[in-house]
Amino acid sequence: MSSGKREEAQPLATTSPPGSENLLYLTDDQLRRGIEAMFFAYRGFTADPDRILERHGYGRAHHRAVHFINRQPGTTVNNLLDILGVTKQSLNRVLRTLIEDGLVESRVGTRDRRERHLYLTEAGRALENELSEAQRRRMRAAYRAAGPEAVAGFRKVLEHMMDPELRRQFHSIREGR
Amino acid sequence: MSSGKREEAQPLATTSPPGSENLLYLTDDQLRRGIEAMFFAYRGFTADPDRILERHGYGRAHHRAVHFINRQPGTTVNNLLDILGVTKQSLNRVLRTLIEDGLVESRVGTRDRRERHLYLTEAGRALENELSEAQRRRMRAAYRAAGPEAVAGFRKVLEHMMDPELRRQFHSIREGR
DNA sequence: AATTTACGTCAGCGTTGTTGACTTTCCAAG
DNA sequence: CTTGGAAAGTCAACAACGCTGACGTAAATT
Repeated sequence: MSSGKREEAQPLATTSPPGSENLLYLTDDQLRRGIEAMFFAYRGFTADPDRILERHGYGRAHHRAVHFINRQPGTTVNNLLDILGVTKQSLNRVLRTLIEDGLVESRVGTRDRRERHLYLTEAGRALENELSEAQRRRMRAAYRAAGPEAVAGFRKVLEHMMDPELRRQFHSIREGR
Repeated sequence: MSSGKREEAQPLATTSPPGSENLLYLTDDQLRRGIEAMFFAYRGFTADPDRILERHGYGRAHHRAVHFINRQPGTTVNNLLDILGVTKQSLNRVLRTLIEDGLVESRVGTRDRRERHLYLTEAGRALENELSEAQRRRMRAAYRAAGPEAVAGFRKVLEHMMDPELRRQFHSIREGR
């Protein structure tokens, strides 16, 4: 298999465009490099929080919950389920430990008393900040090193990589309430 | 987005730069948006392969193994461990099923008979292509929609997000052998 | 009054990470 | 040549965190 140079080994190849325009950045090899870059970068992206979480006895699922509760204080369980894209059983396990440990407070809704509104406690905010701080530090370094135009491009590509539904949710997250 | 409001809710805030340059893209809020974009985009990034893998009864770990074996045919288990960043026990389980199912071939090393050199079989290449094809399709669409300059920026930021060691590995992956 | 919705929980399973203990193989020092 | 250690790989058991299914309860809706 290894023999030759080109990509001939691919039987179902979709290699070069037939119209053969000058879109070098769309070759299969460039796309593969992008895929690998995404893989390695995501590892870096989660490395710092992972270390912190381990010290506290939590996992990534806890991080995600804490992050989005901080982002939308008072959010309901159902809303969080939509954002995180997991089952309620899975989320519940995580939320239960966070509530037991006093990082998250669950208040029964006033308008609709079936709903539980979630808030970070002081301790919860402290953990969130520790995690976020570490992640922002890395992000800031990457942004700074790459420069503003690169950041704009980065954000643009990421947005187009999302599923349309997730993209809506991404845009529906705002400051404050 | 979020026009007027500040980020006063953070007690331990590291918000605005003291030197107060014009680096809008480095505000904590922009960084948080970037973090969330990464989160949602990665979901999209893995969504298509996940569906395919499920049909075949595999998981993401299988995808990663198949991907990098395809990328570096004849690679050893140890080399793969470095790239994937998991324990050999974890990788071994995945490799075993792939070998049993006839997607991967493991050849004892000639120079050092402790080593196993890994190759995709015809069936393995078929699966790799199916997965890669789906992922490349999404990547291509995102690249095309964002344009060449955005792609360059995307790649630049991702590179700076990697751990230095991972970045070296990223660059050490090449075509052919 | 009946149905639907929001939430919580129990039970059980699969993937994928972990550590610990073991075999086989290689190599170098005695 | 032998021996002891390092390296590559395998087996066993456990934990985190996804999943499905079933059930219960309270509250809103029809």
